[in-house]
Amino acid sequence: MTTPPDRSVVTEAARRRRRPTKQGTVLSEALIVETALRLIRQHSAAALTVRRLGAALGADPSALYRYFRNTDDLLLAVADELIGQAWTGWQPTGEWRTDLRELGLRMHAAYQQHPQAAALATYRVTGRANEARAIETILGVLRGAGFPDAEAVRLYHGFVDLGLAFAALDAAGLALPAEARAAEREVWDHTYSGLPAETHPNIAAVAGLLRAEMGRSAYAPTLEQFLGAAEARLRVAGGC
Amino acid sequence: MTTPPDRSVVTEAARRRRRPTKQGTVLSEALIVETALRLIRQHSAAALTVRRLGAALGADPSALYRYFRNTDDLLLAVADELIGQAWTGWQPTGEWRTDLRELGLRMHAAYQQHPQAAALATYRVTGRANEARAIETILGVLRGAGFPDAEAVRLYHGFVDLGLAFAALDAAGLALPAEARAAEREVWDHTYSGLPAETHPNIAAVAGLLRAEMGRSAYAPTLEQFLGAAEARLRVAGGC
DNA sequence: CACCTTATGTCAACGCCATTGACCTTGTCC
DNA sequence: GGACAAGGTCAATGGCGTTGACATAAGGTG
Repeated sequence: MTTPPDRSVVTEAARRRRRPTKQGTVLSEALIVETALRLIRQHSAAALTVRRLGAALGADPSALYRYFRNTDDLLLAVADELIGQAWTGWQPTGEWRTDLRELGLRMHAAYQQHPQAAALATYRVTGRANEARAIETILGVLRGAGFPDAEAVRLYHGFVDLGLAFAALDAAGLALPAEARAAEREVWDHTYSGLPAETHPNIAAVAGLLRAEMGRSAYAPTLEQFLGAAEARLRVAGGC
Repeated sequence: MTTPPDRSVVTEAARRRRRPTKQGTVLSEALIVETALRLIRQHSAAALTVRRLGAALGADPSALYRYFRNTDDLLLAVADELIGQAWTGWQPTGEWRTDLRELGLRMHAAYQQHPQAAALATYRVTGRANEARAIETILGVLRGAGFPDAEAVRLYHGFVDLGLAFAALDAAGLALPAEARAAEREVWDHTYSGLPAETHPNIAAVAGLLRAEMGRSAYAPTLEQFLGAAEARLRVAGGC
């Protein structure tokens, strides 16, 4: 009756210790996160299960619990990795509007590139290294631009919320089951394309335009509005 | 070997026919949706399972499949019901800015009131009656305001996307497991409240303000920005 | 009235899921 | 060499959505 295994996050000592192989692969936190991200990209976020991830790694599913408390913990790590990937190579220009726009679009692009992974954006606080770096940088851009602290925090919050909100939406619209994507268009065509003008005159009048607009993201224009409003407030606040 | 049951959506003829009771309750699409919404409100969207819903109705879980193809179909119906509830009692004022603001805030309030149900906002096209009414109304407000069709559709799309995006975000932030809500705050405190100023000077400088801002929604101010930008474009487009 | 059809309920089973306790293996330190 | 612990496997548990087979009762038709 040995004491039950701890099954908690891998410790410092653990990392220094060697790890025996499995029938093939050598596990590590980085490899697991990487593989999870690949699985999500190739299939969908819903398709990421402990069992499948284990299989993809050539390991027993239960082995993952040596590295992550549970699947939620694992997803947090994957989300943080995604943040990190979006920011690699970025350099501040010193012009806050340019910087914020670039950062917003980068995050958005990251989620569009891995639309299947955008569902992870719903994990708002990962509490991990890449997220901390992101927060620090955005706050630095805003405070460096001359916004007073209270204003900078409000804007930080608005900026991040905007990005996360659209990411979350994209997650729903672009990602989930991959066959539901087609189904959504089909539902649209089935339901709305032929609505009679008597009952739904406005829909009938612009049905074609509506259909063309479907699936596009409103993030970029909304981000511009956000930046414009921020600049207006900066001018009022006396920065210049 | 009778032919396999159809298990498809309840037909017209079906609705006209009577339905035998169960040990207590009499099922109906409306009752099921209603009960599902109650369950979601009382617990969480994740807690809504076919089995639990069946139990709450006093029926066998499999009975639900006489009314809905699958859980996705059921959730679509619940989402549409939520739309309907948000719109009941609303009357247009004739002033498009007022109308849009009111509609946006109503939808947002609906999701905040049933934060657990906001996850359903991720179902973007329900293809049901309430959604059709909502689209028709919003388009009517915009076209009535004098926006040309193409512009009206773009604005419709931006308006709806904005609402859905923040609803989806709220779903993640406010809703999901009810114990994760507290966990998120804890992660924040644990990770960010004590970051040293040497490595993260900006976070350290405004940690208190950040903490106070947590959990607030940026929807309302963003909606105002949206309305302002729309008005500016209307003036340019020649409406007045 | 009996009878057939059909809507709508139950029951039992399938295969998938996350998670965990018990065990085994193997490298490292004393 | 022996103890320890990290990190792997295996088997089991309980929950999930879904479905096929069956049961039952209302209505329409003769």
